[in-house]
Amino acid sequence: MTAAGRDAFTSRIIQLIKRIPRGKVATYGQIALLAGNHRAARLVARVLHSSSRKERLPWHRVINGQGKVSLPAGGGREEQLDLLAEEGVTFGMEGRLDLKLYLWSPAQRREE
DNA sequence: GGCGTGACGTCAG
DNA sequence: ACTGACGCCACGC
Repeated sequence: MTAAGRDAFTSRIIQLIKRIPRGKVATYGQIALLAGNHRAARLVARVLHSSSRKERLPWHRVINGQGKVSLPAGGGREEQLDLLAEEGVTFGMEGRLDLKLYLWSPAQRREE
């Protein structure tokens, strides 16, 4: 068995993202925290983006801790907003959503 | 196969 | 309240 520790971290991130229910969102920091490293938010972004293209993850359900989409305009931002809008997630006029309403919690993984 | 970078976040001042 | 520096380490070139 080859190394598992670091690979597990990446796999865990992917699994967590797959567990995000429709109509909810998660933050990088949250996933990083659930993965075991609250400072690995950047790795989440890194792995997510890389794996999303391979694993077809719901990358659009992952946003930053500010409740906003991290992508710049023209870089897929509107695409993500559109995907979330179809799930019932609406953003405020500041391009921000209410994390209190849409933020996913691991305790909900048995419910929607 | 090495180096810089980065869909972010936390900590300190 | 805001600014700046640091950390995390997998991925792409």
